[in-house]
Amino acid sequence: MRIGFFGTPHFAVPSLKMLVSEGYNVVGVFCQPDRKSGRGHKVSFSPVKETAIALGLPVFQFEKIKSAEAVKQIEDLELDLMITAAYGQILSQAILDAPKKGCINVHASLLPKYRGAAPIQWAIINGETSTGVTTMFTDIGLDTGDMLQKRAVPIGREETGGELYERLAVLGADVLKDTLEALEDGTLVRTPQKEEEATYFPMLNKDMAKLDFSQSAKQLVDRVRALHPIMRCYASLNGMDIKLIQMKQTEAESAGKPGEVLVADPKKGLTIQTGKGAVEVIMIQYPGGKAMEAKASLLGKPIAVGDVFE
RNA sequence: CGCGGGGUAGAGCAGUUUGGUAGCUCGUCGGGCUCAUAACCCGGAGGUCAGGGGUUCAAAUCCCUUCCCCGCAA
Repeated sequence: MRIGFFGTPHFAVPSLKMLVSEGYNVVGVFCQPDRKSGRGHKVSFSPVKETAIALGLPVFQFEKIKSAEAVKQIEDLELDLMITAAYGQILSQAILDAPKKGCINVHASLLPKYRGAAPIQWAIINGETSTGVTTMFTDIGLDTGDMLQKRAVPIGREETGGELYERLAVLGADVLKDTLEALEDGTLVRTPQKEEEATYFPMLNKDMAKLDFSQSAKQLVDRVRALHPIMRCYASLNGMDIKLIQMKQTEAESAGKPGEVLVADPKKGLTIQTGKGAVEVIMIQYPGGKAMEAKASLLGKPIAVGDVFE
């Protein structure tokens, strides 16, 4: 069976490795073009590209996967099956029609909940206590195709988006493996998604990292851990954007307005009033500096009781 | 060559503009006080001031250079 693999970030890596180690014939790996990134604008390869090179697989990178050139390339590979996992571009019907047995996608949520590009982070932001992975036949809609297999996992109370991402990437590879076995056995069952139960959440946006202290303590803590370490949430204090990297809910010793510093003591820590309850900052990061313990930061940094994060 | 911030004791910082014996807070070690403590008092240890070169009677501080860390932007 000739398989084409479409993926770009870390999430797709375990699935690609699984395909190779299970002996599937991956004849082409498609990922997003190399982009200049990071300090100094250095060009870096995507995790999937790195993996494909290490495995000796041919890599294809198209700026527009819908272009005639890209479609022809895909058709020329005479694929039996396409597998996608966080590829990063929307596929066209012409592409989906190319492989004989269709296209299977690995999605990091329990569909039809959390359709969209960032299901892992959104699940935590919304305070979900469980999520999972769903394999599906890709259709032209956004995460709307018929579901194949699904597996749920609990979300840890303090688990970060990054940690959950890693777990679901591994789980995704495992579910994909089972899905492909069922496909070969002819036992695969297609289950249409119930539109009335569907939810959709958009791509992550930088604005999401700005904390709004009128939210509840739980919402704020969930947001900070959900976005970690992709984005570090921040709030403004005395003209500085200060990143609050890790927080936990705590008892408020006194009342204040949302964002007001209730405690700022090297021994007692840094506590901030929210719209409902209070949060204690565990890890903090100042402009130009590294992340550090909030208690340590109070030895040399000017935060006082009564200051207001906004 | 995208823009900018930073590297000083185990930790967090000041000192650099205007060169002149290395400072603060916390921790740590010892002692004291206390029913007791995250409290208080006294004392001590702990630094090649990121590395290299230069200027100078004298460099954390001025000049050149290398390395490392961080933020923004992509």
